[in-house]
Amino acid sequence: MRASDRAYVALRDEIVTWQLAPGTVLAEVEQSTRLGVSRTPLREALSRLVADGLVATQAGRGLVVTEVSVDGITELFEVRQALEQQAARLAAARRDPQIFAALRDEFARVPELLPADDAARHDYFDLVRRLDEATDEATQSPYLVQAISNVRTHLVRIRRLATDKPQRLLAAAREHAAIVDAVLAGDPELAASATHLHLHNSLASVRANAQRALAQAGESGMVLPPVTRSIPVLVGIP
Amino acid sequence: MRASDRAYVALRDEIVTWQLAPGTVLAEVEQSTRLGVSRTPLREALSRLVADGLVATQAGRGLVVTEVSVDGITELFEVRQALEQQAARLAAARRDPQIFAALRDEFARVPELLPADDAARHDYFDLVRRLDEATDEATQSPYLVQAISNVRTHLVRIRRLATDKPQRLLAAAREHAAIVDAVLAGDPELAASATHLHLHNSLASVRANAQRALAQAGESGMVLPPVTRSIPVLVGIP
DNA sequence: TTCTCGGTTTGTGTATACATTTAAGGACCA
DNA sequence: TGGTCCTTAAATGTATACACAAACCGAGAA
Repeated sequence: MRASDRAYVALRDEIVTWQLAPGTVLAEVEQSTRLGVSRTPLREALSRLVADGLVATQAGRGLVVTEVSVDGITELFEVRQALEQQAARLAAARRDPQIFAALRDEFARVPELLPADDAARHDYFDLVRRLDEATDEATQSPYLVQAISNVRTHLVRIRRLATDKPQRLLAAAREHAAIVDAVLAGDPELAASATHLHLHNSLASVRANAQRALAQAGESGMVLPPVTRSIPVLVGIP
Repeated sequence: MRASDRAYVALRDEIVTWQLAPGTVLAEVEQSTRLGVSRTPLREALSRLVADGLVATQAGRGLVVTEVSVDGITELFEVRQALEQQAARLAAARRDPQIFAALRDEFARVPELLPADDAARHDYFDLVRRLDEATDEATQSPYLVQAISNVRTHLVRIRRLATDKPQRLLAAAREHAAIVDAVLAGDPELAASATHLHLHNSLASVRANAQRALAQAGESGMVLPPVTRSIPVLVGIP
């Protein structure tokens, strides 16, 4: 594996897990010595993070980790709505019925499993991840998948601001099931509407918690819930 | 201006104007000597082009200019539809009426001017550019603007495959006027529908010409229409 | 006490040298 | 004659040195 890739993955993971808090200055020499790579590959990693929008140049202070705000989250979801509704439409028109039939069966079993332990929640998040993958695959649209993946990078960081109340998890599971049903039925507009509804509720849930979480983080130096097995790194927001 | 920026702008311009044809291999030493910068800033420029999707790593051959195909154009428009419809919705909800009233008046005068000379067409394309800018501004959504700008980079390159038949230009002007009217009226769904219609027709027009243009280019070594004053670098596709 | 000027220091931008990987060509063996 | 392996060369990946710019700090003067 290339040094620049290692540096990129390391920094991105630290940013999305809030180990590198928003506002942190990323000086080249400091980070290159810390990560054990020279400045050249580190600069490549940083430029990729800038392209991702996780890092930005701040006049005078160099490169800093970008801020997270409730308004920013709302704006992000405006893009997410557009892209994921389109993905749902295309997936409904082009999906492999077998794959989505299998996913439908799995989602049907979620409600009985979900209130259970941490492992069950982990399985659920993994199921959501596989739904995302299957949808991406079904769209057969590399440009769209690329655009969605740009958005997902930010969602991973925001993910930590959402709480997983059992009530919301169950509702999210029902919403996901509705999306799968519509895609499986081959109904593009129904799939888009189901996605619209899900993301609307998801945003409402996040907004309700993010306001408080960000305020707490601001005063207490970014104390955030530890990473548990139930929160994989790459997953949507319930 | 930094050397890496100069290299990036130079390469991007050469790619979108087809001076660097799809499939061209971009070797580091070759390009760095040609552009008069050293390998370090050139590599940064290349990595930005890879992030843009104008250049891709091809196994064994290094970095090559990405291909353009009718299917690829169609996929690009699937993303463009999603993003620009959303932009139209948000702009309709948040626009400054004065700005769009002025644009409406300008678009109203286009039909009488358009069949005229090259300068008139240039004015029209500039008007479209200003509409794009006003819409971006009105959305108040940096994430959305960023995502759209990624798509526009590719549109600039595709632009050269579209012909500007007077009939299509006039139709496009009417479609743009409909979008402006809907945004000015503050009707988000009408604005989205007008955008949907415009992009549908735009894609149909491009597809009709791109098939032939790409076939010609393939056999004759990429002979493309010269850049005239009527085709600014950054503009939508009629 | 405050403002300004100059030195110092830190950091980024660029160039270049070195290391490593990979692909192509030829030779040798089956 | 075909295939495989080895050699070689070229290109990319990495490290480091140097140059330049700007921000900070201290001292002196108003």
